[in-house]
Amino acid sequence: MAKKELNIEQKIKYVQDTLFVISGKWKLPIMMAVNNGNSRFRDIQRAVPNITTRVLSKELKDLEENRLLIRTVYDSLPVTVTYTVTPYCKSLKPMVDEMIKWGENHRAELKKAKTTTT
Amino acid sequence: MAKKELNIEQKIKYVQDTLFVISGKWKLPIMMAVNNGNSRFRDIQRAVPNITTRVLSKELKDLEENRLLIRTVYDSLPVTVTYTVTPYCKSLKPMVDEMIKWGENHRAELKKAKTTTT
DNA sequence: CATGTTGGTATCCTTTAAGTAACTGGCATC
DNA sequence: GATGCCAGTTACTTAAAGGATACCAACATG
Repeated sequence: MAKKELNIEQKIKYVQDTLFVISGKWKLPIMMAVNNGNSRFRDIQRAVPNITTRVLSKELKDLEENRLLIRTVYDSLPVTVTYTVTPYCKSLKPMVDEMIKWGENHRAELKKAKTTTT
Repeated sequence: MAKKELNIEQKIKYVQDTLFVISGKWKLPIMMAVNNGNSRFRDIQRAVPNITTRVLSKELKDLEENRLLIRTVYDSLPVTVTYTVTPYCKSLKPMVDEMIKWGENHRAELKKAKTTTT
């Protein structure tokens, strides 16, 4: 089967859909932290620099609603709550990897720009 | 040479850097439209559905400052202004391609979710 | 019995993104 | 001479994101 060729309007639409889900400072960092093995609320908070409890709490709910994370409550004493990534969340990996690459390169570009005195 | 292995904090930092540059509804769509051959202000506006002149104007300035677009003024009568993407802008392509793919798949996921009655 | 940890809420506030609408000057067309 | 195109600008408003701080119950540790 041949690759579908999308036109520019469709591409823009899909990119905007993606942006709608991942945009903002925190969603991807949170998913990365959870994926990296941080499953408890306070662990995630420690893994994501500078996030406040209020924002983390809100974002976790958002991500759960979007089926990107799963929240599990264990009725141990005291109750423990864990967050894990869904397979769907893992489907973001190729994109995130590209973002890491680009961000890394971007830092280098900024340095170059400074010294080059455009 | 071996791949550098980045730790989670570094990865998060780079992703946040990238998000800082591309976040928001409009920057990527604008770059995609320009890259697709729309170089005049009104052409870009027509190619990016629902964007207003005010927002387009602001975003174009932002993108120019970040070396992602080049603005050229021709002193013809009346003056014409064109925008073109920089090579640096083109370096975003792998990431954007992944975003298109993910957005396309996401629509399908949402449909599935509706019918599956979780 | 004071302090710390856990998983959060509740309030309040500031900042940023984005939208609405009107308007500009210069030229070209009807 | 009214209308329209081009490339925007200006002023105002609203909505959303994010941040600061305090607090809660339940337990555990010193």
